Amino acid sequence: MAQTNTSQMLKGVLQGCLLIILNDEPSYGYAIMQRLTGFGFGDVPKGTIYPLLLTMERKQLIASTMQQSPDGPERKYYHLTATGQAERQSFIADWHNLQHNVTQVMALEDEQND
Amino acid sequence: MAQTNTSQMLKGVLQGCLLIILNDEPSYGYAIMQRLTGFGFGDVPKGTIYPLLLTMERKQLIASTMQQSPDGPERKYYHLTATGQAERQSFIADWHNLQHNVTQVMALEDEQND
DNA sequence: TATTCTAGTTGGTAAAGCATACTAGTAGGA
DNA sequence: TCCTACTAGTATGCTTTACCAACTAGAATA
Repeated sequence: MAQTNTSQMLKGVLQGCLLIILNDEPSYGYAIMQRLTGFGFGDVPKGTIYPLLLTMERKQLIASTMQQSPDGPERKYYHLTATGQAERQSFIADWHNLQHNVTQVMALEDEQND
Repeated sequence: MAQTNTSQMLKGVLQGCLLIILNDEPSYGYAIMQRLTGFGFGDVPKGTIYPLLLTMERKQLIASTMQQSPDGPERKYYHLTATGQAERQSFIADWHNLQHNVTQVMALEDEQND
């Protein structure tokens, strides 16, 4: 990914995606990064995902518990709080709204024939 | 609109939308704001749209010509440059890509039944 | 012991939306 | 004539957020 055009469009969206992913299943930073890659987001750098998780924890959207790892240091497993649940639903609504608006603008592209 | 959640998600998207709108028809700041409102984006503040247009002009994505107005000061009409055309197509591709990825994440919401 | 992989933290930068304040032209009412 | 309101745009600074770079640390292996 890195300093592309898309990285600006990610703003706000990334946090929302983390809320959905962690709602599906509690997880830790390293694994979340790989999961995002699997969803089509290039290789989201750790300098993006770890600080974002910290910020979200401070905002009390998510909470964490430390757990042993079979191969390395302890892992910080995050799960959604009640506030996080609400924020997640709010994000879904906001995304659908944005998607709708942009789609309308994009429609200008297709009516070039008149 | 103002300091909501959506204002972060607008980043990068707004410029792309302006490129599409100005490609459809050259226009000026004030009218563009009203057109965006019509597309569902709340009332995009002038503190957002005017500086953005200036930045895009400096990046040479758009160019301008002054024209008389029937009711007020002169209007600055913007139109796309060749660079702007390329950037517009690049935005469309990036948006489709982002849309696809987020849709995949959102799919986690619907498989909660198992 | 040194290296490598895993896991996370801290500090700083750049981009972009937004608010605020300012400059100006036109028009209408007191 | 003066004041207000509407239109149109510029300049400056704030805040949020993705990203980078540098650092700390545990566990495993050579």
